[in-house]
Amino acid sequence: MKKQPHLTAQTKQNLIEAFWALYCEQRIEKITVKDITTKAGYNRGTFYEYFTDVYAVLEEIENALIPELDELPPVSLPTGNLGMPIDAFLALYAQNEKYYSVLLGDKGDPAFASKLKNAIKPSLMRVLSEKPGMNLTELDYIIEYTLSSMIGIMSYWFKQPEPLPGDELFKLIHRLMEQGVMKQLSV
Amino acid sequence: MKKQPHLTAQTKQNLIEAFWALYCEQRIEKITVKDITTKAGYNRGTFYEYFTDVYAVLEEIENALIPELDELPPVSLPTGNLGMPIDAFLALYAQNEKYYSVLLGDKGDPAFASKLKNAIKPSLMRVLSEKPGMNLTELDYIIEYTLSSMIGIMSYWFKQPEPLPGDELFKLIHRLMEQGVMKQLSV
DNA sequence: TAATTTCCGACAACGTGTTGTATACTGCAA
DNA sequence: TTGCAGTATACAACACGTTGTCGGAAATTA
Repeated sequence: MKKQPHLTAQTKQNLIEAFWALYCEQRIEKITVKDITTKAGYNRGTFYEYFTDVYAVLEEIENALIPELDELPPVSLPTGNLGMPIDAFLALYAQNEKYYSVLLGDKGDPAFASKLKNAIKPSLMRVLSEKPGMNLTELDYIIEYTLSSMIGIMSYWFKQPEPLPGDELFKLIHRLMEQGVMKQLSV
Repeated sequence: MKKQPHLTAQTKQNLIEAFWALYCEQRIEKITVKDITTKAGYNRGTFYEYFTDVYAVLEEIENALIPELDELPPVSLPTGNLGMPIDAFLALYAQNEKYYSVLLGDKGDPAFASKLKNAIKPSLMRVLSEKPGMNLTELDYIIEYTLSSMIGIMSYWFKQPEPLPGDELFKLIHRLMEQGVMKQLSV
């Protein structure tokens, strides 16, 4: 007899969605298996047919949100110059806004930011290291610096009650990356 | 009869230190009250004389690490120009390295970065908003952008097995802030 | 010695992960 | 099409560990 992929996939999805609804409101340590199954309408034991524990649900969600290599933002600018593909980052973030803003927020998972950075970093490294005379160690720090600021400002953006229009944010980030922050601040 | 402040302060400190030793190795949700008291050499019940739960210990540690207004880095540069006091940030981080690198790391507390930013932000806002024609909303985003990158790169720095020398990192950050990242990358 | 603080042992309630069981579905043979 | 066997799916009950809260014992001070 075959499995019933429809049914089980649905059950799993129901559990995931119940988990996510709870995770949006509270820290993961406060979420019990009972909370999840009650919300999803199952027996507590059923949960263990699909996940080993509460953290496994989070991990599954996170892994689905780590961009695959082929979905990664293109790293070459239209001009042919190298640089950071800001618009691609914005698009990636906006596409998964609902999840990213929670996972990267104050009640989220501190490891997720690292996962995200580590998924994006290699392809950036590969392309940007082509610049003649580029110091690889330094490049590594520059990328880390940039991804941190991108993730930071995007999370902040989504957290605002009245966010800046998207194109203004884009222009601002562009200016900061092209000219540096100091130029925007000093007299 | 008087309290015995020495004794109780010592007990509390012992509990805090036992907690921290555990927290450095594992996520907070895996730490039980029993683990802490066993490590510190007390009965489990004693813990509740000092803290309401495991999270209260972390909160106490965090609050001691949030810089007070008067310890905050000075915001005016030696030149008299406005800008980000990079060296003061580096000093602040280095001073509390042991705790910051754990709290801001992958097993740390995602809310701590926000706490830190929010503690630093007001004084930066106050000084930097003096620049004539400065847009406050924009300034807010710029500061968020900058603090994110600072925290990100510092955490990364401390995580490296063979970190860049401090002065080199300082020079790099300075260059990135003065000239922007793009200039460092594009051909 | 008396008063009070500090610490401890025991308790009920709750959450966890596992195991054995009932129900419902599927494929196949008649 | 119908009935049956086999299996997937969901459930109820179990033992165990953790939590937070008691009342009481030991230690300290005046």
